[in-house]
Amino acid sequence: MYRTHTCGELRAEHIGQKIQLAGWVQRVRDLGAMSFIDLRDRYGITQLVTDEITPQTLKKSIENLGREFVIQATGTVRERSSKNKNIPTGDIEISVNDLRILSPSAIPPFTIQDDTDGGDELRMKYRYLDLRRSAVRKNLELRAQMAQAVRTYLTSQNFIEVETPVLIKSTPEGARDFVVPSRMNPGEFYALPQSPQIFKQLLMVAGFDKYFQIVKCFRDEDLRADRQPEFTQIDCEMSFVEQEDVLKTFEGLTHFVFKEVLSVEVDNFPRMNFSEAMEKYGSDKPDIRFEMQLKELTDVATGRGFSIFDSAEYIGAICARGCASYTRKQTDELTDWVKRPQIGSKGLVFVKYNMDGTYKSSVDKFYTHDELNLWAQKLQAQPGDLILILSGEKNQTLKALGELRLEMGNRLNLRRKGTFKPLWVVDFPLLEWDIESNRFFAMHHPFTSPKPEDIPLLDSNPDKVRANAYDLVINGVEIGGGSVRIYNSELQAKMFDILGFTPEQAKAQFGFLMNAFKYGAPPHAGIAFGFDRLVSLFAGIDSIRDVIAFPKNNSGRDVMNDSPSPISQEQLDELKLQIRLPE
RNA sequence: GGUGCGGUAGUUCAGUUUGGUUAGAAUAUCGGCCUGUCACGCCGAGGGUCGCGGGUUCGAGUCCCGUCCGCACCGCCA
Repeated sequence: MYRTHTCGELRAEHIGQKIQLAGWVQRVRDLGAMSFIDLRDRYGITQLVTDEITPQTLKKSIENLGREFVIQATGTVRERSSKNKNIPTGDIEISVNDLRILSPSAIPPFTIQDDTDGGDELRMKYRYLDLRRSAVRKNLELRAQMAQAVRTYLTSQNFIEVETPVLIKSTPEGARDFVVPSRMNPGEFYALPQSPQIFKQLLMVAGFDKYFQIVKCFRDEDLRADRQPEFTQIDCEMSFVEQEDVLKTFEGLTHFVFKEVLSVEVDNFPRMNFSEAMEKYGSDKPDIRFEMQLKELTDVATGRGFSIFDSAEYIGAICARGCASYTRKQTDELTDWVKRPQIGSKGLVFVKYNMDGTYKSSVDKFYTHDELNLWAQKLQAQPGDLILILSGEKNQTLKALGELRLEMGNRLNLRRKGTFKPLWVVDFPLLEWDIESNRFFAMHHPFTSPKPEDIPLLDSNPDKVRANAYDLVINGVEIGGGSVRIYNSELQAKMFDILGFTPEQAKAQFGFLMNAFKYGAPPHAGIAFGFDRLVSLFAGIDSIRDVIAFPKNNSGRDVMNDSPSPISQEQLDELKLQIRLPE
């Protein structure tokens, strides 16, 4: 037996007991005649102590202890003469009478503490040491707890968890596939799933009317703080349901997980259609923790001789509360901010609504007080506010204003952590025109059902067709998305046609799905939540890397094991593959 | 594919704007002292390919060019 207790469970009630602990040496504090050892495991820290009653031989071996040694200690629980209120075990300590080194440790490359001195890169290289830190460990504990809550809820709603294959057929739509060569079928490849989409739809055909899976998905695209090449989804599909049933069910799931894990009540799930989200927030994933909505000024700001506005397709503004006192330096800074290539605006016009009711703007010579006053009314601005105006091509300007709105939200501390505001964005466009390839792409995926009332538009105005598709957005983070699916093979064939597939291509790629639909496909709909993002939202951190045990870096590399890496010539030969790297 | 920021002691950083003596701090490590510490304290020591390559210069951590790596973002991500 290595231990009778963990390092987190001993309390005053254990005083006098003989116990045995095992763990890692967090710290040795040697005071000469006595010394203290903080012993750590994942449950906590318990203080070991040696003093005048400790055998000399034992004191000698303690001198050899270093950080992160794994030791086993036997001793008696006793009350501390000076207690530590900061840790749960702070009332007691262990008077050691035997100590054994189970495993020594090299000097760690960074300190294993909450406030580690290690940088991100080093922490990733030694991730197994980083995971010993409570800050990272707690994220994984949170993740496990959330996965458990998801399973509890969905199971209680009669969902059944089914595993789908990881080696599947490659499809050119959507993100790039990761591919896996097949040794037994030379020259042929599997793909790793970007999502279990087709399989879950087949499960509906098979009659598993409520399916879920917490599943790894793979996309070979560039990474971001919130994007990894392999990530986890809570993937779900339901039969005999309409959009409203899916939204209600997953409001229920979201409510349950928040309540169960964070003891937070989220009850209000407002709906907003896509075009409204774009007009009011300049984004398809608005952060509605704060207002600061976009207002159009095109009709009231053109025709006054200000050529930049006069030539603009769209003029829009936001109102930053209490920012009229911004200095020249601050407004210049904002101007530079919107001119960055990532935002791409040509410039920024601002109007200060002074406390005395006057206006001071960067376009004073073009507009009268009354005109500026009209703008202020449109924005419901009050004295002391700052109006920020962008103009240009409509969609680009809406997007830029949306980014500026988030930036001002950050500066004004309006995006409070610990506040959670969910929102359903609904009625997405079904199709998106791609200029490069001169064809329509499915905005969600090719199996998404158009709104029945918009089906007539499929032939005349495909770009006007709205989809039965929906996203769950929380605090401006896209947590999940889904759609009502097409279950009629004729409509599905029409969709493939609009997307530019010949019947032969459609059959080659999705024939098995369309074939399945011939044998009695129930109406069905589904949704998938990005689990990593949900966990990072709960943890209050922006990057998903620290809620993943072993994440990839910015270039898709695992710096701990240095992968990806070349494979041997023997492996290549078996796969009948040749490598030819471009110059 | 693109933009920005960064790379200096085991580690986290300062120093680079304005080139100039021996490149500093904190922390970690090692040694000494210390009976109530818990970020222990005090004294001392060791520790540097200033990412790499080239250039300018009497002289480069500092300026220029190239390159590699990291992070954030744009494109991309049905």
